[in-house]
Amino acid sequence: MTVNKKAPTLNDVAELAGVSRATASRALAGYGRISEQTVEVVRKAAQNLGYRPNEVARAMRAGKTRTIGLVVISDFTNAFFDRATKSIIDAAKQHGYQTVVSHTDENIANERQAVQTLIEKRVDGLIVVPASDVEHDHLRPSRLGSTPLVLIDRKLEAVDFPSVTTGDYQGAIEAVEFAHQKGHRNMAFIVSVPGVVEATFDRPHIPISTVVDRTNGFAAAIKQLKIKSQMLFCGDSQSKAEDAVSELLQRSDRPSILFTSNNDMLLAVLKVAGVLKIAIGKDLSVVSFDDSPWAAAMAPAITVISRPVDELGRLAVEMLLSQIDGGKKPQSKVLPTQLISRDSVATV
Amino acid sequence: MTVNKKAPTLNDVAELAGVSRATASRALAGYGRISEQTVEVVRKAAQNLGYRPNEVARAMRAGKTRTIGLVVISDFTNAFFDRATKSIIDAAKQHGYQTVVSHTDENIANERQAVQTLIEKRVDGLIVVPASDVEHDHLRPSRLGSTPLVLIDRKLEAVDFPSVTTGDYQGAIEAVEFAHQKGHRNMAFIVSVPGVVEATFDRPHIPISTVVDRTNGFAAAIKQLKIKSQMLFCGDSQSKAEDAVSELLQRSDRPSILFTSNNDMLLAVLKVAGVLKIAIGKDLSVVSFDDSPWAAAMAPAITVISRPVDELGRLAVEMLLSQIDGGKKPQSKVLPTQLISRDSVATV
DNA sequence: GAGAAATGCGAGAACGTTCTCGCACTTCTT
DNA sequence: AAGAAGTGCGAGAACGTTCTCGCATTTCTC
Repeated sequence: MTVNKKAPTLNDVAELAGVSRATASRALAGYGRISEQTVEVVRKAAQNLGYRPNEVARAMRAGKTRTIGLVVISDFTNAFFDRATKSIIDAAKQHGYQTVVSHTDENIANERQAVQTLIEKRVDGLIVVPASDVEHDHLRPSRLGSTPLVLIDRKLEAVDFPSVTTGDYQGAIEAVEFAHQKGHRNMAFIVSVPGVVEATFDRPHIPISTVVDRTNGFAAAIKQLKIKSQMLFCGDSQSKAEDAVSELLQRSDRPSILFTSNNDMLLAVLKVAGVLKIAIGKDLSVVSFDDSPWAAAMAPAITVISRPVDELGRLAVEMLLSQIDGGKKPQSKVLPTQLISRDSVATV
Repeated sequence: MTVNKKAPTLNDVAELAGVSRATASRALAGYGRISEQTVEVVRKAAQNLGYRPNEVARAMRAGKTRTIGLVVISDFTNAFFDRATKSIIDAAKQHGYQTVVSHTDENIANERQAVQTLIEKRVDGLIVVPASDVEHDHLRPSRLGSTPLVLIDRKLEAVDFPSVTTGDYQGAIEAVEFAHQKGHRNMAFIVSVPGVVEATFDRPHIPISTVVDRTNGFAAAIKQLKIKSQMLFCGDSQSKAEDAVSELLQRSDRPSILFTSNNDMLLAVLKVAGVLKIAIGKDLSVVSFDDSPWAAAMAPAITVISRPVDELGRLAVEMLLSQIDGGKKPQSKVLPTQLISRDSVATV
């Protein structure tokens, strides 16, 4: 049992092979002029020593770390960002890049610190889900230096970064129209907004462009169809959301269909409906943003506005790498949503 | 709009401050002997230039990257590993470490490559969910060099690494006993085993210690209670699992309760039950390994064997860091599971 | 067979830090 | 007042790689 005090370096390999460091480097990397024999000797030496190139030194020399940073929230209920995370990590790996992940929990201070740390780690690029559309001084070009950045899921009007987002405005419209066709004339939208403490019907400031799009789309469709509707804005507190939904569902003029802005809200609705013995898909219809395995497998299966999360992640990586390699700033992209009709919307 | 061609280095700061590089370093890091004035001057200079220390150079010099590698699978249905991932990333950050994440998708080749890459990146330590208990040559000490490693969720008998796992043997026993108390006398265990192609009642080789524990615990409890039982082993194919479960549920002597080894299988059961119009919590009882937000919110809410995933992640990080810092190998730890009784188990 | 071209390799610099020395200068001690 | 101790700082090495030069030596060309 040998204690590996030190990892062998290229110098050790060169020494064992009886050549210079430069030659050893050429032999292993296979670039410059070098004889077949020498390559073989060096390769053997490296093999014997169990030599592994030191990527840190390489990064230092090259000025590139072959690493990207991901600043994201993590959501087990939605799984949207977890799936985006996976697709980003995998796409990056495909291109020879590793990914350092940081979670913000929708907190600006965390986001600031994460970006800072990743820049110090000299990641070659950054993919960020910005927590707020008002606080983003840490994303100013002067802060980022030359590190390229791609926004996902949410765009920031004030700063000029390429982004990959989804067409949630249109998605909301389609969902409302679908419900209208099914005969629904009294709808409500349960919207999750970070920062809201007490659930309310008064529209608060919404710091997330995606949610803004959804509410605007909903409102536009409602206006067009001239039907009855409400928007209920809930915060992080699951229990308060449930209380508010419960109150809404016990009114005499309760909506026949509820849209939820994410799966957390969907779960709140499901739970309340369970308690109130309201049968989803019969007494009450539901449509949620974002698909998930359990929404599809439940009885009744939930109708959702699905978003192409894998493609979103893959595209973000490609846009980032094109900036890293080429330098030219790519065009922002908006991916279409898709309404997946299942069993949670009744015909009335 | 200035184009930041190059990030400013410590040399630039020193120059602007009119001191040597060494002094600038001392001023910013605050270690050796240095006057208050100089510190102030240097700090100002750094501020003006927007200087950010280069962690790559620092890592090179120090021989430490303040980075750990995580090799894990990602599972949106279970969310178990996604939650473990988050808790690891967050715990690491708390200790000043960043985390590079790699996904294996339960594939040994991916695992091998991920470990390799991370070692070349010179991570200070590795946390791994090993895909297989038979193939792990890439985890031999000679391959790892001096990089410490902690296993999570699954242990490997053949190699001597500290691990953090959960007491699933005991967990399975408790669940079976609970069902027995509720009057159930005919039970089945739906087990997900990577690599199995056709669902079968014949026990295949199970490459994951956690699943071995669960099946052994189940079998032991059944033997003790002397009741009727079956184990159905399913593979990756969701549809085949559903077919097998469907067949099982349509038998005349069908089990009154189904245990599922993870949430994927739970979903399969839920889906089949929905199709067959079998009411969960009444006509059929269900208990699943691993809790999730949706299992808790569904109607009926699902009874689960919950595992302390956050603690598992946090502990793994602590065990890893203690090896990185101290060098002494920590004791493996087994965390207790907890049965959370909800509405999916009927009294018969 | 002699100059030209090609080939193989080593020396050494560079990437941006940190840290050990040692030098100069100041402040103490008696 | 003179040696001792203390203080502030700069020079330079080191971490492990890659890559540019330039120098031998070999092989080609006519």
